[in-house]
Amino acid sequence: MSVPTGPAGLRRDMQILEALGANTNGTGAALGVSRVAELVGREKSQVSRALAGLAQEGLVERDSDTLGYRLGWRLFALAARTFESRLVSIATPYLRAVVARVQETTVLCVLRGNDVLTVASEAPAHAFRGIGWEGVTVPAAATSAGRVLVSEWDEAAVRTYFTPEKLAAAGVHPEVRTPRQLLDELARIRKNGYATVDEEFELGVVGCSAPVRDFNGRIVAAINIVAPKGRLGDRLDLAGRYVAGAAQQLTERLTSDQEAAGRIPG
Amino acid sequence: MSVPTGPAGLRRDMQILEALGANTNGTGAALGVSRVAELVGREKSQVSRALAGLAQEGLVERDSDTLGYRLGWRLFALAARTFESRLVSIATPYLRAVVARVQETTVLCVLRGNDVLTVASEAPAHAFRGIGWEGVTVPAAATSAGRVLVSEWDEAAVRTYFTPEKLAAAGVHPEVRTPRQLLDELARIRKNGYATVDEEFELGVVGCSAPVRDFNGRIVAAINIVAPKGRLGDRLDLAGRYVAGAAQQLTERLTSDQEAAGRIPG
DNA sequence: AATGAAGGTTGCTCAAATTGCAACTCGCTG
DNA sequence: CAGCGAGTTGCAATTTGAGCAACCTTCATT
Repeated sequence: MSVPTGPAGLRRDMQILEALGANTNGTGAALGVSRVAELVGREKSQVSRALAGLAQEGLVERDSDTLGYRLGWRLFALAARTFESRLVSIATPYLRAVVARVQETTVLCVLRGNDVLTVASEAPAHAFRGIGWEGVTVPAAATSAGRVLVSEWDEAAVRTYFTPEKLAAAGVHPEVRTPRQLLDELARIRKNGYATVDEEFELGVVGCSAPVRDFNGRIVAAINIVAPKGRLGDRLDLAGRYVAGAAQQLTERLTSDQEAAGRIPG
Repeated sequence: MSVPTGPAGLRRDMQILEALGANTNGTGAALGVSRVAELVGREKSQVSRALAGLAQEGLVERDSDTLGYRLGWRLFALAARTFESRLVSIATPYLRAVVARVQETTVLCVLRGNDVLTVASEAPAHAFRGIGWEGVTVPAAATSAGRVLVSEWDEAAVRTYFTPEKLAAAGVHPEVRTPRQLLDELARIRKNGYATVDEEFELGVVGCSAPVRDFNGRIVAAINIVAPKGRLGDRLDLAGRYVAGAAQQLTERLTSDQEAAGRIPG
């Protein structure tokens, strides 16, 4: 392997946490040692000890009845200090405003590890409120949010990351299949200030997104409306303009904050 | 040391994450290697390597301009799968209902590692919306939420944990100073279904809290109203009864969910 | 342009932690 | 009560991390 692999203990722990996260989803479910060992493909003794250590740090919690483990509160407490978390708390009112106006599910996305991570979502009144958060979705190219997030990458970066094979594999619709087409689409997004997507990621689903920027003007997130084609299809550009406005407002809020932070002495 | 200390690498990593979290608060701030090394009291070479590993896993992120580190998106993604996170997303509407009615800041707390962790907060309209989340506060005895959360511990556990010294140290007001007094107060809480506290944790601040339970009937969280004495002082018991109602509703919502989850086969 | 300090990374050796296996403990079940 | 699944623990070989010193960069100063 030429890829640097990092500390072994940490990797093991992350695999374990990831396995717990993927199979536990905040519900009552909990995984036993053997189960986890299977999932990560390691000795159960090793996993037993690793989990004991993680539990001591509060990264996982053990149900004393079941002996099962789940993710722990420490993660929650640490996550509250991430940039993403700050973004969520600031952005929520803006997302709600969009929902109030458009009456469709609105989410906030960021680009992490070249995938699109949903960090917050607001749904109109009666929609089932699940764990709105998170979920690493398709590799950027197939959603309007993803395209917005890469819309200011330079051409070389786009071509490097979005190989023709990747593009062909990602979408279900033929509109954007080559790097050239993608680059043209990105140019259009830059020009319009928002992106729309019609049935590309998923049949029957349309969406539009607009960029949120930090005080450097860099795109740090995208606000994204997702809706059934039947409901939003014919006013998609209208929604696009609206979402661009909301994203602009959020950008202003965000940058005024960061300027303020910059002014603090020491 | 007789206390088991756990894996060394993990402890180091947690210290680093904790240091970053405490000094970075989701803002643009970022800490350099030397700074972190100072904060955790370790060799900078060690910290440099540890941070590199953490960065590779996405637990921290590096600002390529500053070379500074901050907490990373991976934490956010993992945290979304914790019980606490699920609690937040379910509880938020109930908290908002309380805010709408009482017009005071309302928070949701859980007991973790014998401290009270705030997992969600909602403030009335114009209050400054900071990072409402988290923050390990006083050791349980000094707030109404803390007392609610331990209100069904058995006497032995209470006496073991709340030594007279701890009690004397925690509060600023003389009402509850001995284990006996605390136990009486806990009995009162059980009887009333809510707790009130008048200027004990902080002068000029009053509060009331009520327990939220899981499907086993165990107390898993507390809804807590905190307000200036001048504004809420004379209707504290009224607010207490109201918050107890809200907590009850949340409990019902929570347990109906968990029953549903229990029914899922496999 | 030279100097030097601050901040960060890398190489290297020795001490310390982890691995993997096997043995062992529980709690159940037929 | 034998056998099984699940989890924990002891131990020797091996891998990993700690600490130190050297080394790069960058940036401010003279």
